[in-house]
Amino acid sequence: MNKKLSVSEARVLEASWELLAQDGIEKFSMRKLANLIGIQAPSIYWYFKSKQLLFQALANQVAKDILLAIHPQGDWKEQLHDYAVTMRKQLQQYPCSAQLLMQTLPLERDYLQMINQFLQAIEPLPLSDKQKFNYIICVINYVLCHELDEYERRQVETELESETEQSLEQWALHVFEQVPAEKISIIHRMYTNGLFAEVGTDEMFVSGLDILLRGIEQKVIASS
Amino acid sequence: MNKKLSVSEARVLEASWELLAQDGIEKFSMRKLANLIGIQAPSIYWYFKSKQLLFQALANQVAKDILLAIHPQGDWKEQLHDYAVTMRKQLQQYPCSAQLLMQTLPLERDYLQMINQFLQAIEPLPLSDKQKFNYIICVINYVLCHELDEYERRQVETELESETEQSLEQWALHVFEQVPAEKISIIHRMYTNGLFAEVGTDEMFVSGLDILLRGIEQKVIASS
DNA sequence: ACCTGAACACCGTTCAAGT
DNA sequence: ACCTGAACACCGTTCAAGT
Repeated sequence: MNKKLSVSEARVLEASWELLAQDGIEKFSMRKLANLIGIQAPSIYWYFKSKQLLFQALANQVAKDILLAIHPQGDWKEQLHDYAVTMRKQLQQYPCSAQLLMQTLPLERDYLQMINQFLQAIEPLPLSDKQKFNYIICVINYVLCHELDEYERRQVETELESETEQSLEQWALHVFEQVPAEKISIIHRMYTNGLFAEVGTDEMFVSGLDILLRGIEQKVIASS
Repeated sequence: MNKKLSVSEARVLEASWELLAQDGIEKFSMRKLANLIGIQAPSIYWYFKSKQLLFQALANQVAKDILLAIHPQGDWKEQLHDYAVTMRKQLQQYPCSAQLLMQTLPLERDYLQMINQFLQAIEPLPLSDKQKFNYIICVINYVLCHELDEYERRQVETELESETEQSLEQWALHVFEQVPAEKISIIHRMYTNGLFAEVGTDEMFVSGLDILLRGIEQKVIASS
C-alpha cells in the first residue's frame, strides 16, 4: 500500500512462503531462498536490507490478510470471538506465520491496524484503556500461542516418526514410565485417557478462547 | 536427580546462563560458550549431545526451580494466582528462560511435574479433564507470553537507543505519524496517553491473569 | 536499477587422535 | 573419561565490480 511492490520484491516474498513451507523457519536461509528464485544470495539484499526486515514484511502480509478477513458483527463478545477464529484461520494459511508475528514487535502498519480493529470491538465497554489494551493483547497472544504449540507438536511428531518410527503419543507414554507415577499422576491419567489426540483441535481452541472472553465479561459486569 | 551432575556438566550449565545473560539467546553459540569455560567447542559435546539438548536441560532447571518455589495455599483460585506469580518471578531470575521453556516440548521430567502441580490446584473442580488441561496450558502460556513480550520490548529498546539515541516511545509515536490517524485511532490515543510505560508491569500481569481465572471460575459455576 | 563473485566472520557438529 | 585440532557443510552480510 504505502510502497508499490516491484515484480521481484513480490517474487521474493512468494518464494519465502514456499521455503517456509518446505523447510520451516529454523532452516530458512537466504542462500536457499536465492536458489529457489534463481538468483544469488546477495541479490536479495537489494530488496530487503536484512533477513529480519524480510521476516517483518512477511509478518505484515499476514497481518494485512487477517485485517481484510475481519468483519464486525454482533456484540463485542461475538466480535472478539469471530476475530480470534478468523485470525487463527488466516494464520493457518501461511507456514510459520505465528512465529513470524511473535518475532515482530507490533509496530508495523498493518499489524497496528489489526490490533486497532480488535480494540474497536471493546471500545464502548466501561473499562480503562489500560485494561482494554491488555485484554486484547491477551487474546492475540492466545491465538498465537495456540498456533505455536500446534506447530511445535507437528515438528516433534514428524521428526520422531522419521527417526524412531514411533508416534508422539507412544513416546510420551514411554517418558511417563520413567517418572515416578505419583509425581505426575494427573497428567499421566489424562494422557492414558487419550487426551493427547485432542490437543490443538478447534474445540480446544474455542474452549480456551471462551474463558478469556468470559473473564473480560466479568470485568465489564464488575465495573458497571 | 535422575543423573548426578559431574563438576563440568554443572559448569557448562552455569556458563550457559552467563552467556545467555550477556548475549541473549539469539547470539548464543557453542563456540562462545566453550570460550567462556576455557575449553574447545567440541568438548561441550561430551556433556550435551547437541545445542538443543543443552537448551532442554536449561529449561528443565528453570522448571525445577519453579516447582520448588511453589507452595499450595488457599482455594484453587488463590493457588493458581500464586503459582503464576511465582512462575513469573522464577522466570525473571534466569535470562531468556521464557524462550527456553517455549522451545521445549513439555516432555521433560520437571516440566511435566510443574504442569502436574498446576493441574492439582484445579483437580477437584467439576470440569472435564480436557478442560482442566486446556485451562492450565492457557495459564502457563499466558505467563510465558508475558515474559516473552517483556524481553522483546527490552531488546528492541536497547537496540534502538544504541543506534538512534531515541527511546522506544518516541520511535513508536514517530511510526504512528506515518499511518493515517483514523485507521489506528484507538491505539494512537492509548500511546499518546502514556500507556506505553505500563506495558509489562506487575499490575498488567495480574490484570491479565485475573481475566483468565475469572473465566475459569465462570465455567466452574456453569457446570455445578 | 538490478545482479554477481569473492570474501569476511561466523555457525553446529563430527571424528580421529591425543592424555 | 575427558579434551583437542582439523575439517565439513553450512550461515548472514558486505562490497567492489559488472550490465
